[in-house]
Amino acid sequence: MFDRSLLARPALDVAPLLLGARLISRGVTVRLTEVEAYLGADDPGSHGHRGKTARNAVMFGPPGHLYCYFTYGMHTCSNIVTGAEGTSSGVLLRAGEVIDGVDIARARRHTTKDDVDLARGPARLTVALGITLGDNGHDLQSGDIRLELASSPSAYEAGPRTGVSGHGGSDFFPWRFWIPGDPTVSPYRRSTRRKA
DNA sequence: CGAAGGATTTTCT
DNA sequence: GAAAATCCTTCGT
Repeated sequence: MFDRSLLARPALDVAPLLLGARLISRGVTVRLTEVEAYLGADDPGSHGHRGKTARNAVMFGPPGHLYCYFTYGMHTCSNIVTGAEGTSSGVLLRAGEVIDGVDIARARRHTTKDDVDLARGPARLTVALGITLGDNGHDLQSGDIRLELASSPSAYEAGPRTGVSGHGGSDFFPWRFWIPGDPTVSPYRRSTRRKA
């Protein structure tokens, strides 16, 4: 359980709160180590930038829900909806550490050799938790998938966003947050490939 | 350890 | 018709 009003704030304020939080889904528990904020209307890289569509409608809804979308023809990514109802802000779950149900997570991702890679990456994390497109709009306060905020805030660092091509070149903001020193995060920082 | 390219379907212009 | 909030394999150093 968590305080929904905490998530009703802008994504940039909420993102640090989610670091260290736990996501419990169908036998697997993940501790979030890396997230990324999407602001919506003011954010060229956000799905909500061009207005409400059938796909992103959930992001315009109340906070504390799950927004899942399909991308690159083969992957599903998960977000936590933040901000007041009517705004399209959300936080993409970029990486996490599987702290319970490792066997189940490993079974879902049989191509993985290393346990540290089980939930390192948005699509990987989604698979490890057994989340599918059918879970779009799921309320994280009830049902199979639940969110638990950390009892105390975690230390974090912020940096530029990666993997987004629509940044226009000039305005670049540190919208990416991670827990420093965590093994599920550091490889990302070094070998991040940005599209030219 | 780091860099590069292919896979493959939904969504919006 | 083009692009996409990515992942995995293979090649090179």
